[in-house]
Amino acid sequence: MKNTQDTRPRNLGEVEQLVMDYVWSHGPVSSEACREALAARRPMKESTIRTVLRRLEVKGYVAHEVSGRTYIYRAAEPRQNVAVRAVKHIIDRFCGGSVEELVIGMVDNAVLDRRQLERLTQKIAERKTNLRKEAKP
Amino acid sequence: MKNTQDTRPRNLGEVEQLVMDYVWSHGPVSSEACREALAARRPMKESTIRTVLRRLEVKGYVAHEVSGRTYIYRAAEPRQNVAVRAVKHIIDRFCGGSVEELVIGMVDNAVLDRRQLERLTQKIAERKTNLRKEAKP
DNA sequence: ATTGTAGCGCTACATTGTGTAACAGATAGC
DNA sequence: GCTATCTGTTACACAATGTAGCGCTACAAT
Repeated sequence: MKNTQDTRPRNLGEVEQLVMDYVWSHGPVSSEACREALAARRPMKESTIRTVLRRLEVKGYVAHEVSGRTYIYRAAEPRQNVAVRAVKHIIDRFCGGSVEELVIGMVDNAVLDRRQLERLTQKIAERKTNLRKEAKP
Repeated sequence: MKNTQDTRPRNLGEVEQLVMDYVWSHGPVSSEACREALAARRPMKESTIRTVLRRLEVKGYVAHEVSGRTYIYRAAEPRQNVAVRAVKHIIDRFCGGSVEELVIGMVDNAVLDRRQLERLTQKIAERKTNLRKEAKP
């Protein structure tokens, strides 16, 4: 079957990112609502925001449903999923798939500090338990 | 001081990525050597590969030294550092800086399986010890 | 010294992605 | 039917990227 999602996780442009952030934060929105909300940070004409949203839909970031004659856009995926996919992509490209190496690198580069590491280790431990339970090989 | 590195971690294009992969894998190379090495996968004229390398240098991915009248390009940073920066960027953009959430997401999305988690936990433990020793406030 | 040649800088051009937006067609309420 | 809203379509400018030609310079061979 053909991938709906483009294999190439295109990066979002500045405005696209802005819009996505809003859609992710606040639930489903109309283009107008979105425009008004972002007006302070980024004034846009009506057509502009709509174009952006339509493009985001093509890219698979949002989906819309029709309410009356208005399009209501909602995020197609939660923020986190996108983040994970992006990271996965990076891992494949740069680390030959080795997650450990990446995390080690993050530790060495002080992206992860000791406090974070501790909480992380703990959370991972929890998840490990869960995984063990669900035992899904 | 002013950042040499552009704050915006531009994505590499297809060819740029290809070239970087080669430079990262094999050490320092001349443009010609690089061109020949990639010729099978991607035939390029001499000027083309040189333009790519020059742009990569502007972006800070490679640096060159002069050997005779030939430019020898080497990676400015190891692959891993770039990966880490990229991930850091993603974390900032999508996760509000929370690394834990991201990793949890990776676990949930089966990007990380149990085996990896175990090795990861272990490696992290080692690093934690190191960090403790070096105690760098 | 003259000339060939390898390698570099500069410039160019087509394609694509993104930001921005106008204009036209449809539709619901007055 | 008229008007205010929405949407679909189309356009255009600007930057990034892939691709490459041209000309200049320095070293090598004759």
